[in-house]
Amino acid sequence: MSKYTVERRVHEKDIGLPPLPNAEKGKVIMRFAPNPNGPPTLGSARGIIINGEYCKMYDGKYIIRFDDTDPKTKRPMLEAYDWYLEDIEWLGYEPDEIIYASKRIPLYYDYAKKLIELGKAYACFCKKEEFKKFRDSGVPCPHRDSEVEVNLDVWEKMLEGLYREGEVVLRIKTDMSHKDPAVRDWVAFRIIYTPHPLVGDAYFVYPTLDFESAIEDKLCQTTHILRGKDLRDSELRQRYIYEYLGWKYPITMHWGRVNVVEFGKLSTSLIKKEIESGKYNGWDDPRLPTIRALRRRGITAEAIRKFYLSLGLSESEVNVSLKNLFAENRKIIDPKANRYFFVANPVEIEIEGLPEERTVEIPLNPNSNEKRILKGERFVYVSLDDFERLKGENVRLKDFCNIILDKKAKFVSYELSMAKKGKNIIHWLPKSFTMKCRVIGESVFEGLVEKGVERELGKVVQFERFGFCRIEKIEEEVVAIYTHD
RNA sequence: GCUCCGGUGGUGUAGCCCGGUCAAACAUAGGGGCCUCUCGAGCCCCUGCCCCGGGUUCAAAUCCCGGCCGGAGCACCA
Repeated sequence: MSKYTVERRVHEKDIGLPPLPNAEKGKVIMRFAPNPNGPPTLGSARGIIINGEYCKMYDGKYIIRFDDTDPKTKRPMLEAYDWYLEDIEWLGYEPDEIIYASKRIPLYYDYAKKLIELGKAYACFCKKEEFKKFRDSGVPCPHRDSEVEVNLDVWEKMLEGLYREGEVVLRIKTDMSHKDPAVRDWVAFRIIYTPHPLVGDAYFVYPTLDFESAIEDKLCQTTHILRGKDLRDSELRQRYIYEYLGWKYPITMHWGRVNVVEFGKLSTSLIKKEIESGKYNGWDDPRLPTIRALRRRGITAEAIRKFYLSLGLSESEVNVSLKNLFAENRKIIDPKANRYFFVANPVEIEIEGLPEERTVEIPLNPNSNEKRILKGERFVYVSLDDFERLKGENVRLKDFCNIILDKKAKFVSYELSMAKKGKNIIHWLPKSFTMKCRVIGESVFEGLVEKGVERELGKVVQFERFGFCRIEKIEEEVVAIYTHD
């Protein structure tokens, strides 16, 4: 496996991820911890890729942990668990372990009890708004000083279901005068009677993310936590637990907020709403920034990977354009994508004076010797755009002949030299060799395509002078998803 | 309001910790040229940046202070 080491080194240099602090080869343990309340998005991909890449780089252990401990406000979707696993694999990473927090709830109860016994956690009956006042003013609430026995008793009763939702919570004792209000006596457990999509009504006392995550990171012996800046304060909160239990907190790094200009601020819950309202046709609607939508469009995993590696671990918040992703993708697909003629909004023309029908051979791809064959015949289609723009002018039907463009076009010659180099060369289709084709992008294009695309099902091709598209369906008509130009 | 974190060409990233080699590099975008029977690719050239103000220093993108701007946290969300 020494070859592997060499490859990695080259790889590392290539992508330029900085070395991880305190990382030892073979001893790194990292995790990506999503809540599966929808499929992974372009945003989730950053966590998947950065963590996954470092694990590869250091021969580390990669854990996927579903932080699914709120069946109500951030309700997980049953299908989304597998969607995550699928997309992670598609992006090129193999998890070494998969953890479902909702299946490990009793584990968290043990630590809760321990913390109560240590006097570091207490049952609090304050209403939300009441506690907010205490927190904002830095004053301890009346329950903070309850005896350990009382807290234990209330905790037991919570677990027995003797309280209503919202009546009582378990808080971690931190420091009510901590200068950052966000860390003051935070909630570790609350009561939720809504059944959980994965574990049903097995539990109704659920840990908050901060508690669950703190415990899990210890149990999994996570060495490095890499996540978005939005979870920065989690560290401050969780460190209290680590201190009380005598644990060592992992090394953390945080990246800034990513705003993809073309998508704006589309949260998973907002997308869900817009799918329900019918604005989008599903989670893989090509207009959406989900990984499955991008895949359907023909964006490669490699492009997404490079896109995020180029962002690195900067803590500044960024406004990036999809153009960068597309540029990466184009570099990858361009050498491989076969070329075809797609004529949008076809206009039929007749070439008057055509001396003979000719078979024209066109390279399938600029870098290959393989050819596709079109018949140069009297009746052909050109796109409405070209027709209107160039009507009356001398144009060349690419690889076929020169004509004066019109409904009744005049044949000029076959000579390439007659065409102005690089100018007025348009694509076309013989009337006898077409299939209907619909291209779905920002808008829908109806047109005709070469019959030869039949061999490209599932692949990304380039419709010359139009753009890259992924051939999704071939039935009576071809359905293609627009990738980018 | 309180707390934390950022601010390098149009957009990102590197450099900042350990001041000089940075009159600042790379990518992308934009402009121009070459090549090509694609509005794609490739090749070449060009445009363009250290938020502001003080301070420390022989020397500051880099250290200190103060502003300004942006973002995040302050949920019984993750």
